[in-house]
Amino acid sequence: MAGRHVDIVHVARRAGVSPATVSRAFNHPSLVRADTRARISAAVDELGYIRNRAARSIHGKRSGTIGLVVPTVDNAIFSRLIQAFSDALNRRGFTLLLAAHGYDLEREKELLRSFLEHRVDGIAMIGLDHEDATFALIETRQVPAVALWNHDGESRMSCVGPENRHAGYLAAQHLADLGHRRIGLLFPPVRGNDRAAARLEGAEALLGERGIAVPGRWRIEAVYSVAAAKRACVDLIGGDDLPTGLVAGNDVLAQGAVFAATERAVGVPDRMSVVGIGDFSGSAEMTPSLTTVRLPAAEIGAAGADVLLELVRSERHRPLVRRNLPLELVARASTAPPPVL
Amino acid sequence: MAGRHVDIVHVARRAGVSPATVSRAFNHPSLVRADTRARISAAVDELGYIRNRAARSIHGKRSGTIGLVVPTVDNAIFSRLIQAFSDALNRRGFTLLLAAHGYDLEREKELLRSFLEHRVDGIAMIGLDHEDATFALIETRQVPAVALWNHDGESRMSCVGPENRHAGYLAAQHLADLGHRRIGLLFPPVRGNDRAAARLEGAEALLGERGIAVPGRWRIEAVYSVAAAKRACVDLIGGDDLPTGLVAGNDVLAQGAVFAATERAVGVPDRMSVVGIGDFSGSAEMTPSLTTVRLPAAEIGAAGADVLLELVRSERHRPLVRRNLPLELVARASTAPPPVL
DNA sequence: AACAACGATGCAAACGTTTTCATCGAGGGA
DNA sequence: TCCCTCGATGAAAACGTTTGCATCGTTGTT
Repeated sequence: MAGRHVDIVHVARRAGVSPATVSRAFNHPSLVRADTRARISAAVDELGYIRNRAARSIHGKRSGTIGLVVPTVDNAIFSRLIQAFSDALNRRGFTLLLAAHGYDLEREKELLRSFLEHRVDGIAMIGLDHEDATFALIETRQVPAVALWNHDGESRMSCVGPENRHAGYLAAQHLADLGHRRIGLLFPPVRGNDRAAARLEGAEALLGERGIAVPGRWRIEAVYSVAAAKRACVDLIGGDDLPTGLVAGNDVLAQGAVFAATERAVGVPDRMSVVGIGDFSGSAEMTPSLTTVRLPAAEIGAAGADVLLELVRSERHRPLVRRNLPLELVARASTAPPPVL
Repeated sequence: MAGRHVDIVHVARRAGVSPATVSRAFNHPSLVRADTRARISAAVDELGYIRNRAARSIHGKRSGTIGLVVPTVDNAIFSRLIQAFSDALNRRGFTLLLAAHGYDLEREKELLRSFLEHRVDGIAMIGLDHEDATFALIETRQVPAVALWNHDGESRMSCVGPENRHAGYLAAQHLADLGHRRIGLLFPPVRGNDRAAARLEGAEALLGERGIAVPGRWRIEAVYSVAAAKRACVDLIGGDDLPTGLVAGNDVLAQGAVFAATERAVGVPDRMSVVGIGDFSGSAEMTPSLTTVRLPAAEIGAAGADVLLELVRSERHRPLVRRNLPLELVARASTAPPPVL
């Protein structure tokens, strides 16, 4: 019933065995006779003993922790990924260390360092764009690592995710296929955010192929928030020189654009079509429901955990694993052919 | 340049001092001469040494980790709290261990156990309703702990949050004050969720005071998702026996209700007013903008971290701290007086 | 000049666990 | 009966740190 400072020695005394046997009962039960095991188990319960993983990991054993560094937790789509990642980890008996760097890659390196101090068994990060020092840290420590949310066949580290470039391409393609030629781009700042940069690049590639030019006044930047996106769009939508279609870098921005348009009585999709990227929760339910490119957030989290734990397991040989997850355009009510003049 | 397995002994050799001095240079710099410190620092850089916190915490030192158990990460409002909590922790040099129990309090206990194996310096959990075994674990281990998201003057453990009961009360009061008498309730399942239970109780208390009865057909249950809420509301809204006002247990449910109404051409607020609880991101920007009771998620996270770290610091005396954070009704466009008959 | 006090550092024990090696007793084959 | 093997357990070293105590050289005081 004590509880506070019981260690393996107390348990051993209580069970009338040596500490070594108690340790074995936990780690290699088959080496301990069943009735001895039972006595140990009883002693553990009576004393309220809880194993000390710090003391274990000192022997080069796994710490049983995995570190995940994200730009921000407060974001519909990352939180879905985190949830799936965390669940997959817990199922396998690992514990999640989480930190957010706020799109500051210098900070990301510091957080990684702190994870390494805790001797995490593996590291997951969002995106493939990191400081050289970050890559160096991972390589010299030889800690298993995986980049989530991005796929790139040439990547410096293992990665699990879709082609963000392709997501931008698909979104723009959808509008172009509907007949739009006057198209605007609403994107977040791309600095320190290779996902957004790749999407923008993909959208521009498609528009280039189709010979569509986007004038500067139809290129809008807004930070990640419905409110900011809505604000950023009022100018665009207030004027009468309106694009007929808008590609948004993610669904939050797209939602802001739709809300701004609705408020100004600019019909979506009658006068302007809007396509997002992400398929966040709520995008299907809003009015009009949002056309978007579905990003498989939960799959990325689950598959990312699988890949990472596989790397952790493989003692010796640590290959680079790259997993490309499929994207899908989900056509809903926010897009339609452009209005006839 | 090695990197892989450098320990404090290697650093000591390289710097020409004893391991004890290296340790002191880290933990009590004032005890080490400046030029010795410089040599050690150089050796650390050259060898790429990273301190081993597991080995530190074996001496009863802090592990530098704080555990946070939430029902789910994938939830606009918790993710804001997590973000704020994590930032506050990082600022003070602590690392966050995060786990989600999916509204299963049995599972919560297991996750707590696993955190204790990792010897977290403190524990934060959502809500005040936990298994007896959970409380027992915290009490016998004497680990600093705080409940977030709820305030209760009688609570068994320290807590930081608003009165959820009051949130429900305020929401219902707003509708009643506008003149509504025909009021519906859209709430999540309350099992294992004392926040939702308290809000429902508060709403019913106000309605009782005003002599308003809510018939069973206007009591709707929906799990936490816009889609589920929307589905749950179509029956209610399809019929012609409609309440004039609806209190939703949180903004996600409220958004679902508004979307359902809009789709069925039931004007909000002309034919039905909707009030939510939470003030999630997006609630202000949707059309119509949502009237809601603002829950200070970021403040809870930040204040919760402060309170917990304070408890961690106070070696000996560990008082019960209860912090009540204020609520505020934010009147927007989704509520109005009931239609005149 | 002798001594106290102090600052800087080293030595070695300690932390809680795991693991290697040794020991002991039982059972089996000759 | 003797020897070998095997299963169960214990003793002790090891892991990477921190820290109490000891040591040593300086400086200041009388």
